[in-house]
Amino acid sequence: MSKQKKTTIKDIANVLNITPSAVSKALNNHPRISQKTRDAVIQVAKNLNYQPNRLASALRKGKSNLVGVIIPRTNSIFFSNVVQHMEEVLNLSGYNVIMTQSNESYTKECSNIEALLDTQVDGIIASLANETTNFESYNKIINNGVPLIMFDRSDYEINADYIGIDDVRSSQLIVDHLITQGCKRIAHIAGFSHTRIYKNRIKGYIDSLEQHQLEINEDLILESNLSLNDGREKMQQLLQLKERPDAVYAAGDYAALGALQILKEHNIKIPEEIAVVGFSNEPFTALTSPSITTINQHSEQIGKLAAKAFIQRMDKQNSDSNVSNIILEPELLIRESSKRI
Amino acid sequence: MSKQKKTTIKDIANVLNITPSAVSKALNNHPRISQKTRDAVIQVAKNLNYQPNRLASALRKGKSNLVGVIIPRTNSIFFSNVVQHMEEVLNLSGYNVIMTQSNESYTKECSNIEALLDTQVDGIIASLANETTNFESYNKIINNGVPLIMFDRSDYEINADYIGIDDVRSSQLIVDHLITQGCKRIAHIAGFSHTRIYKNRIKGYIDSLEQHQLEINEDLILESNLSLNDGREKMQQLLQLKERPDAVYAAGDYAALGALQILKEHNIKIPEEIAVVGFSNEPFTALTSPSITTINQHSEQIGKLAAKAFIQRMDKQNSDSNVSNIILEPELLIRESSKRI
DNA sequence: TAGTTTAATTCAAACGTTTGAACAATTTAA
DNA sequence: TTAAATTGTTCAAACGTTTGAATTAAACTA
Repeated sequence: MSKQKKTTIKDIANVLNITPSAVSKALNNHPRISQKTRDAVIQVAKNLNYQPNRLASALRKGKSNLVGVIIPRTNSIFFSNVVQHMEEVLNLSGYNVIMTQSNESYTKECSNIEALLDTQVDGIIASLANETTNFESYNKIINNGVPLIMFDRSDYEINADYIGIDDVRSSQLIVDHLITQGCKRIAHIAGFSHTRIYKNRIKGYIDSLEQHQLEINEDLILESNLSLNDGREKMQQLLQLKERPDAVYAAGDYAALGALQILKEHNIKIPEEIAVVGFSNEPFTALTSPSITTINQHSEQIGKLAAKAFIQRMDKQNSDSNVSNIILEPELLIRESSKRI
Repeated sequence: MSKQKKTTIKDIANVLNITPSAVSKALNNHPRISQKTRDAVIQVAKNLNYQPNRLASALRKGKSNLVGVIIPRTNSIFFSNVVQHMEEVLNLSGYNVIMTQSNESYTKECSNIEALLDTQVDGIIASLANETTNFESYNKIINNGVPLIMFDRSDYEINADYIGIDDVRSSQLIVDHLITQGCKRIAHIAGFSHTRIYKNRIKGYIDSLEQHQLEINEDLILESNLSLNDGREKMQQLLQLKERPDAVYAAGDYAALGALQILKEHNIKIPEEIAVVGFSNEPFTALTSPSITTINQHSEQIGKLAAKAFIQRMDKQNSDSNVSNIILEPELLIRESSKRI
């Protein structure tokens, strides 16, 4: 049962007494093939259950119709949504997706890139691992002539198209909102400042404070890997300050949740005593009590736009050179954890 | 910059004045190639930054080193963990993973299978979409001679290797535990009974009740798609019964969370008045208050075992025929939502 | 009717590997 | 010294497509 060999265009050609090249052209709607043979070929192909061999086609055409995707991890609703919608758009254009995870690890990321290039993908769509500070392998992609699209996490040193939200603006939205709610001492559990998006979030945080003539207090800014546990630790730290903050803005939802847990364990009222804001709109943020105010990063749009950016690059391999940046407007989702009035 | 053509074994051959076939053999550690040429080839390959063209190799060898994975969705920690560990093992054996999501949709699943076969994957590892009740396309995979491994969700009609946990046993663990906690009227928000795993969970639930000589009450068994919202609805329904249950076992964590929310909204004490148990160990189950008792499905193990099962099938294409079933022991994680004593 | 277009197909090479058979050169056995 | 075995390499075909050029057949001009 299992060892039947696949039918090829040659088989079809034999049946119809024409050449394989005629069959190929018929199947690819070549204009110089008569309707009669075209129909016949399609009929026979169906009868013989013909499945084109994409490898052969890819080899000959120098195009695999595969696009590699590198995301830091799948267990984040943001990334998994992005991929889902990316796939949707790419499939429509005949591309399949090879999805890989870096697990936030630099070495895993490098080996993923290696593997994808090795597999002759037509392009790569990626978001940086947290660990990554060296971008050689990304520039290698570009130098290999393989289109590269970055989303969410990227860096100025990577000369590729980019799609993401405005992180500076996100922080401003958050801090403005907190100030409106009457908060005066706003702490920030920040991501690693070597990462562009987190640097921008810090910038937005500072900008907004300055704009409202509030003091910038270094003690209130803590860098974190934004995990649940680290969120807990950083919140503990903040509680030990002589002057407690009256609001905490964590650059990630898991860290925000950690902070929330600590506050609840200390019976501190949220948001009355301390307000909490997260980032990314993970599903659980709507489900905790109190529910957590957070930022919607428009994952569907980012996924779709990244896919489209890739397709565009493929269509006009010629006039590349200057990359495009698409920056989306963030959306603040105000929930119980910060609603004082 | 971008239009440099790739170096091939032919280029290497030219440099060393040997034939491409010698180069190929050198690179593949063919025993009949001298150490001298082998070293020289490797050196030149490095110098010219040679990257083997896997498409060509795949075409010639009839093996793409790609394995297709179909999961219902990535935004479930269970599935994303499974894939992560699957990838790990497969990468070690030189395989790359093409990951696709069915989004629980039957048609999407079919088109994924189509696309994967089309891409000449060497095998497929899959878990059924909730919607799927027709397994033709899966049997088509097998009939095409492509190894198929199923995990978690499968069906008796699919004649493939299977890795999953013992669902009957899981339910028994849960119900036994609830009974130990003093519960007498245990409701079950069940998955669709046309799906094997959910059928088994229902069976385990009933078995355990019978074993303890407790009445099986049809009103207490509700089929659900196990989404958060449906969990809420089914819980509402249960609360309207003349005799309320004193425990609810939902076959999925999101549904359990929905139930939890409703109970909290009605100020019903958990677990004192009604205990709650979920299934899958989604991260949020540990984070809600009260935290939710649930089942650990051993995602890492399932991922690794599925990958290994595939590799084994590839190694001995010969003596296949009889499929293997690996059933893992579930682990009950007892948390606040069911701990009465 | 010969000459020119146009349409439909075939030819042949190419994509970059791999692989068994063939060959030559060297070594070993008898 | 000759035959046989071993070693290292080349040859040539193959994997299944695609594609521009060449060929043939048919249809139209003048």
